Amino acid sequence: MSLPALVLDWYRASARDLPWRRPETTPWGVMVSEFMLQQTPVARVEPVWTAWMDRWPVPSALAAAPRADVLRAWGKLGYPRRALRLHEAAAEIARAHGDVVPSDVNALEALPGIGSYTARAIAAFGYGRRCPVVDTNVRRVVARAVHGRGDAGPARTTADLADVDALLPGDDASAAVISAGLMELGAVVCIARGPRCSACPVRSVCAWQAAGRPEYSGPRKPVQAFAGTDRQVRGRLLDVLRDAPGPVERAALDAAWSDAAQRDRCLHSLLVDGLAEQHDDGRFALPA
DNA sequence: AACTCGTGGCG
DNA sequence: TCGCCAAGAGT
Repeated sequence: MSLPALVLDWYRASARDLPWRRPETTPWGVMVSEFMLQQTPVARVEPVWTAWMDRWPVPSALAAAPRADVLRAWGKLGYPRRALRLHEAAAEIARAHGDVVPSDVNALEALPGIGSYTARAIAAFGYGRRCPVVDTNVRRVVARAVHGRGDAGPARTTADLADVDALLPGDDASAAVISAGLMELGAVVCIARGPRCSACPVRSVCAWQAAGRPEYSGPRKPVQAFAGTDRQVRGRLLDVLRDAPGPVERAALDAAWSDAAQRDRCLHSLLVDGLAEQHDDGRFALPA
């Protein structure tokens, strides 16, 4: 059997039962899940997604909510600008698309927070369309199973898309399932560290396996530092604002980080990003 | 094209 | 312990 056929059968038989994969999930639900899953593990997203969909089941519902509510509901998923972009995208869908998530990749990519991956994921998983989806999992699976390399290396957008496109059959339904299957395979079997090849459904056709699983030798993507960075400081500051029932004095933020210069710079950047605001009395809060 | 943007779990 | 990693996007 071919690689796509093996992936298809395996996915149908043993895909994880994730809430956003259930048949009753709307394209909006898929869109919300894709925003939350950007750079964020499934286990952390699940409970937040469920609460989010109960509260804001359609784009216009989210659009009507204050940003402070949106940021609190986002919780500690990380990269809170995603929450603001989702909020903005929802407003645009309500305003310009009749409260219906677009199914067209170009229309999707025009929305804030939606890039090449997310647009294609919504088209494929939300609408069942044949649309190559390339994320870090898929790139790793293709690098190994198709090209026989231990890992993917730097992204090459056009070539990566063409690789995946070549794997998909012509019909929408099975192509969409295979797209989900490629991601699932990369997420639970063909993982970055310690791939579980003995449990792999495509082992018999895997080029990496056939080549003796040579170690990856190309350039590694640099791991980002975190301790002491602005990212950590912003996280600390936002944590104070999220946990407070209302506006806080500057002193409450001062306690969150000792380096005053860095703290002020980060607070300013949060204001610029629309993740915080300063009231007339000088106190700080999440944006209205 | 390189850099920034959170958070936490795991080997 | 701590480096590595997790369904990217925007600039």
